[in-house]
Amino acid sequence: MAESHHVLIVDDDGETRELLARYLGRNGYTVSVAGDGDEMEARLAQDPPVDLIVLDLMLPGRDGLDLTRAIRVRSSVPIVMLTARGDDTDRIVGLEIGADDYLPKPFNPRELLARIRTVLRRAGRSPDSLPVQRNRLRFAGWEIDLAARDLVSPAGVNVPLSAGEFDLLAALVEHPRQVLSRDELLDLTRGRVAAPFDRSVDVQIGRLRRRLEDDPRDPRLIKTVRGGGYMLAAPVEAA
Amino acid sequence: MAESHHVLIVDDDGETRELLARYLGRNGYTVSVAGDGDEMEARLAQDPPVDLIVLDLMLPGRDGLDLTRAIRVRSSVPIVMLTARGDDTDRIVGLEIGADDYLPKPFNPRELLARIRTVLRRAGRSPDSLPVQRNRLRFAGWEIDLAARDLVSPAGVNVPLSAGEFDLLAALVEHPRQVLSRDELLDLTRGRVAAPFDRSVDVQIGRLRRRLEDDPRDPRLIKTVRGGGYMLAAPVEAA
DNA sequence: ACAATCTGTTACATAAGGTTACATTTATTT
DNA sequence: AAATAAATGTAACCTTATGTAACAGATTGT
Repeated sequence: MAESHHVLIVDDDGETRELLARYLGRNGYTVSVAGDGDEMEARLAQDPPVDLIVLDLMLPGRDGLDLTRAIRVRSSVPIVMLTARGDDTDRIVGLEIGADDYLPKPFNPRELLARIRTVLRRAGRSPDSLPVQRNRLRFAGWEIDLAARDLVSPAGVNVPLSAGEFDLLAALVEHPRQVLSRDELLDLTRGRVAAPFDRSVDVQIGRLRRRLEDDPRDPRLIKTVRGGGYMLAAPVEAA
Repeated sequence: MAESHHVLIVDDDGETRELLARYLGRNGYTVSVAGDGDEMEARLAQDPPVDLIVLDLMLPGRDGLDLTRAIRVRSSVPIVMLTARGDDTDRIVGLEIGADDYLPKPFNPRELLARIRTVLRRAGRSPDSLPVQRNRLRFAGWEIDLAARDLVSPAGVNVPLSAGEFDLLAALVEHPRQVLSRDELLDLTRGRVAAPFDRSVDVQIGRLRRRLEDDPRDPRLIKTVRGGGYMLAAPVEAA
């Protein structure tokens, strides 16, 4: 894989910051974070150099537009601006003063990833980092190819999974014999945090079990840890 | 990326000129500016040659239509015309006398970028279509020649694809095992951004699957990632 | 001019994923 | 041990995303 790009996230909300940092990190980027303009400036002055900035429009003190203008005085580093939905004016102003793209909130982290890739590609910084061409793992007789997104049963049959089921299984397989909380699983699979009475993970786990377990009532592969979360019980090895 | 294209911006408003110059510059173009017809003529007479002209319709002295006619007498350089919104007549006249596209003001710079890319590609000067003699790749038994634009099935038969289908497949093959959003695919294949309820990518993917997949209902090669986009599941290697 | 092809749009069917409600299980308290 | 509380399992429902047939305008070839 080519050398990873360095992305700087500037947002005053710590949770958003952490979430994006983890999400982008998982997807091959080196990530730094800053909570305001001063932290951003400090980070920009350091090594390694920043390849792209994700900048929240609404910030305490100097806002995103101010900061963009300030950056543009001395640098052409690509900027992706996060804006409140429906505020076309700000978006256009943002682009005019030098942002390279914008993304209305709330957004899907995947979408941000796509924009970042596009902007970096257009900026011609370096060729797209090559995706992992091969990433196969084996557990309890099953074989999963994380790159091709398919799953083969011990009997050798290809088992179709929905996108959500696959993501969930991938998260478990990448952390074998480790209890993952619902929050962690949501973060790993959807890049979001849990809502108050969020049961979506439980339901998806149920659906996954129906496809993987001989007897979904007595799960051997995906175990429940009461008060903790779920875990993949089998050991995982490279295939 | 190949050598950058040279774009000439002709607008009497200095601020707009600067904004566009910076924006296009950031996005990989070499930019010159002119404030009126005379400056434009002067610039066209110089080196390096201009690959595309962004021309404001409303100009003091000779207007955009006049200038377009004058340019067309001796050159077929692509022209993108900027017009006031709602003036259909002018747009149509502009296109008739030789502009390649128009953009109503006020516009989003990103949109202008997309138009420029499309027009350049159409004009056959885009880096994408530059002199690659041979560029063959292999995936899942298939062989595709991006330069000759043909595709050979695992059985050795040449499979005819329409231009759009080929472009789409080429985009997927050039980013193997990477989820590409509908937006990215549109950008890569058509150089445009998605309209609100744009389903054209989905439809083309469907058509492509009918030609490549054994069972289009259970796609192994071109996978759907819900909420994400599509991806080529097979690894790709040079042939 | 006509036919054939291509491509985007529309409309509708299907599928996925989330939310909710309630059943069931497990833990805690009395 | 029974009662209570809390966590988990899951069916049913609803919203949204995707698949695709049918259509229409545009383009290309004859």
